[in-house]
Amino acid sequence: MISGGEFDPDIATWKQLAERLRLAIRSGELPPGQRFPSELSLVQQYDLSRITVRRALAQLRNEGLIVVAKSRGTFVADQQERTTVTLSKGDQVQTRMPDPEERRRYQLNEGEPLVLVTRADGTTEGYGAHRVTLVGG
Amino acid sequence: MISGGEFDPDIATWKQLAERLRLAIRSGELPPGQRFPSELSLVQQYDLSRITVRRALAQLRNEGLIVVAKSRGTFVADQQERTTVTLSKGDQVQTRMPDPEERRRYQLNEGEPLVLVTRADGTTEGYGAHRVTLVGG
DNA sequence: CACGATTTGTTCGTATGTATT
DNA sequence: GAATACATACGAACAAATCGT
Repeated sequence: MISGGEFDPDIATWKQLAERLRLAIRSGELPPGQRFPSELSLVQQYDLSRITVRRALAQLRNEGLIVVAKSRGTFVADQQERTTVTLSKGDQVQTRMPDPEERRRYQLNEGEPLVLVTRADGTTEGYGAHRVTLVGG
Repeated sequence: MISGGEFDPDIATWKQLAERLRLAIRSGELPPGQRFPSELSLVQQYDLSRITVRRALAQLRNEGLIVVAKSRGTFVADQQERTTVTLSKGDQVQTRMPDPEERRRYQLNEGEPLVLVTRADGTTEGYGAHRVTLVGG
């Protein structure tokens, strides 16, 4: 049920909704892997437009807190599965949102930032930001 | 004038528009610092709704290619100087879009991914993804 | 297998607010 | 004050993919 209450008219509604849902996830009220409320149910529960709801969900998706699957639904992200990438001397990393070609090449989720590793030997590797942890070494 | 032509109905229009604008920036047709076409002018030029135009601009902003200044306009991003951060043994890095509090704390631009560095001693540092390069060492 | 219900993706229109020029 | 420009938010519609019956 996530909890209700009115929205502060001085703050964008989608930001407030995102914050409530974010807290519900972090508190464990919505456990990883669990089905997330559908857009329609959130629209009805909070009496908001779908635009506003989708804006909030897009934010949580970008934060890696939820995973959205077209026609299947939305789910709380499983934070456990991260690849560890070791950064050695001479390696460089830059991060940004990918363009469509990079999204295909590195199989990134919608809204997922790209982590681009350029090794000392000139080769490059790309990772989805929500699936990788960089470590020095 | 960026160049025109029709849109492929099989691909989301906002993605195609983003791609055209992206190429215009990368080719140098729209130099860094230069005023970017306003939302309205893009709406008129391509005969699209404002929603579609805004979706494309949001994508470019997330990629760090443009900077949107509220009520002032949109501009091609400057090649910003990147801070070099060295990652030593025991340091860890995770990247994602920030929540609002992280955006304030680390002074991130709208749509800019967060690079969170956790040092071996437990301290943390945050950087805007468009302004930092990580290096191993 | 077929069909309808569900759910997310995209797109249009319209309106109001706020900040800058 | 007027014009410009971005932010937010409402409604509506259709497409596409999935799922249960």
